[in-house]
Order: sequence, then structure tokens, then C-alpha cells
Amino acid sequence: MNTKDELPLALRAAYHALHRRSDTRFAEHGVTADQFVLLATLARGDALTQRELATRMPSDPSTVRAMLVLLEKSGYVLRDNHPSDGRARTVALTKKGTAKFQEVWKAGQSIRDQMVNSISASESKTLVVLLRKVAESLADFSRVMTVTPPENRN
Amino acid sequence: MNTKDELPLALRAAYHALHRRSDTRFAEHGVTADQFVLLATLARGDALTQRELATRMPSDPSTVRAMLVLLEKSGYVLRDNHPSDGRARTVALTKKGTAKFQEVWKAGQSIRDQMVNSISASESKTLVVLLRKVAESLADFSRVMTVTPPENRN
DNA sequence: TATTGTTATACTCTATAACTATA
DNA sequence: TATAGTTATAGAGTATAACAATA
Repeated sequence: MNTKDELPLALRAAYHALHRRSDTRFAEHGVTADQFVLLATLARGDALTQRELATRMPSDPSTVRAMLVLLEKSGYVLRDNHPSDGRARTVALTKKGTAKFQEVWKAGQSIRDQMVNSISASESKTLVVLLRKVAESLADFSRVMTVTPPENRN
Repeated sequence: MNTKDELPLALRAAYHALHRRSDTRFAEHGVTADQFVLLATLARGDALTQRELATRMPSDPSTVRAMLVLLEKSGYVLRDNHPSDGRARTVALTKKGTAKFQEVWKAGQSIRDQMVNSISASESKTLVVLLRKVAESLADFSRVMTVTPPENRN
């Protein structure tokens, strides 16, 4: 089997390992791995609209909404009317949410350490760069759209 | 923000992009991205027990069972008694399942191409190697276990 | 005793479509 | 017309715990 065929499965296996470890660790703190990502996204970009939040995570707007409802119930986030755009709602961490984020961030420290320590510092940088390129290529739909000429379509 | 802190999110973003693209593409063929991974795992290792299947995917045994029930309903897989181990059941692709796998494999060709073409051939190899190292480090629980000395535990 | 798998159960994430309100 | 968000709805994946059968 060649590299091209292996890359998707290798990516999946690495992510799943990270996700499972994170979920298990974070469960002791009452949040899921995905909820943590949402909190982390808010922590570096208050106060986003739900749509901006979904784009940055990245995730689906309706998925994000379902997550926000849960997190609001726990008192970690607060949704408010947008100051200038009447359609939009801003999302921000509450005090409790900020504290929770910091708590969980610390809880995940050893997992991040373990990941990075398994490879060298320069390899870590390379890995991040390559992952970003791959992610970007997959997000770019336009390239795919132009592959099939109109005359070959049904 | 340093590399250590960025790596988990970069990994997540890349995987999510792949997963969403795959799910959308594969939906036209009646399978999910995760079901495709299961079919692919069976395609290169007939006939596994459910436990072996879960380990290789990787996934949880009860998750795999839920997926198998769905795939069995669609007629893609068949579970049979293990020849020597009375507890175990073997899982194999049916003829229909093999054909479906090949069909979906082709459908995913352009996605795999797009991923690999966004970086050089040597970078692809590097990426796979690094992802495997990271995945392995996260699967290794023993290292974490020994971090906290018994006297510091509650 | 340990392992394989089943069953029951519950929760989160995911996504689509129809809808309201606003830009 | 397009965009932000809501609502209703559904399905898929995830995981735990109690259980039966077998190694």
C-alpha cells in the first residue's frame, strides 16, 4: 500500500487516539473534548458570533448551537445580542467558563506533552505545517468543482 | 502560541476536513466515512473477530458492534461463528460488501489525490511517519501511569 | 479468572430543511 | 436576495455496566 492510501487512515488513527485520551481525561472535569475546543476557541477570540465560532473550530453552525445550549446550561458561556447586527448573537465565556477552561487546559497538559515529546521539536513544527496544508486543500472545494467538465455531467 | 499548543488543534482541523469531505462524498453511496473505514479494514484482513476489528480501526468494541449491525442490515458484512473459539465471531465482507467497498474506494480517489497533491511526495511520507509516532505515543498509557508517584495520589 | 460478545441505555455530535428576522 | 440564528428531527458514533458463554 502506498503513502497516498495510508495518509487518510494514519490521520484518522492519530486523531482518534488524541480524541479518546482527551475525552477520558476531560470527563473528570465535566466537559467533552469537543466542548473543550469550543471553550478554547472562545478563549482566544471573545466575543464571536456563532457563525464565526463554527468557522474557526471548525464545525457546523447547527452543531455549534447544540453545543452552546449544553454549555450555557452549565454556565460556561453566555449568548448576547450583537451590538450592531440584529440578526447575530455574540458568544462569550463567563467567569465560570474561563476558570473551567484554564482548569481543563492544565488537565490536558500531559497529553500535549506526550504528543510533542514523541517527536523532535523541528518535526513538531513540520507536522503542524503539513497538517495545515492538508486541511486547507480539503477545505478548498473549487478545485474539485472544476475537475469534471460540464459536458461530462449528467 | 507555541507548536505544542497548536498541534492538537491542527490535527483536529485536518481530520475534520477529511471526515466532512468523505462523509459528503460517501453519502451518495449509502455509507458513512466511518463505515468505509470498517469496510476497508475488513478488505485487508478477512475474517477478523470483532475485537481485532475494533483494535485495528481503531474503535471501541461496542461501537464496532453497533456499526456491524447497521452494515449487516445493508448486506455488506456477515458475522459467523469462529471455527476454534466458541466465544468469538468472525466478520467478513459479503460479495456485495466487497463490491461496495471498491465502489466507494473509487469515489474517494479524488479526495485522497487532493490531500497528497497539496504537499510533496517526501512530505507525504514524513507526514505519515509523524502521525504514526504521535498516535503510538497517545496509545501508550503506561508512560502516563508512571508520571504521578503513588504518594501524590488521592 | 480472563476474555468475547451481547444487551440496555444514554449522551454528544452531526446535519438537513423549513422557518423567522434582519442586512 | 443573502445572511444569522432557531427549531424540529433524525441518525450515527461513542461508551459504560451488567450479563452469558467460553477459554
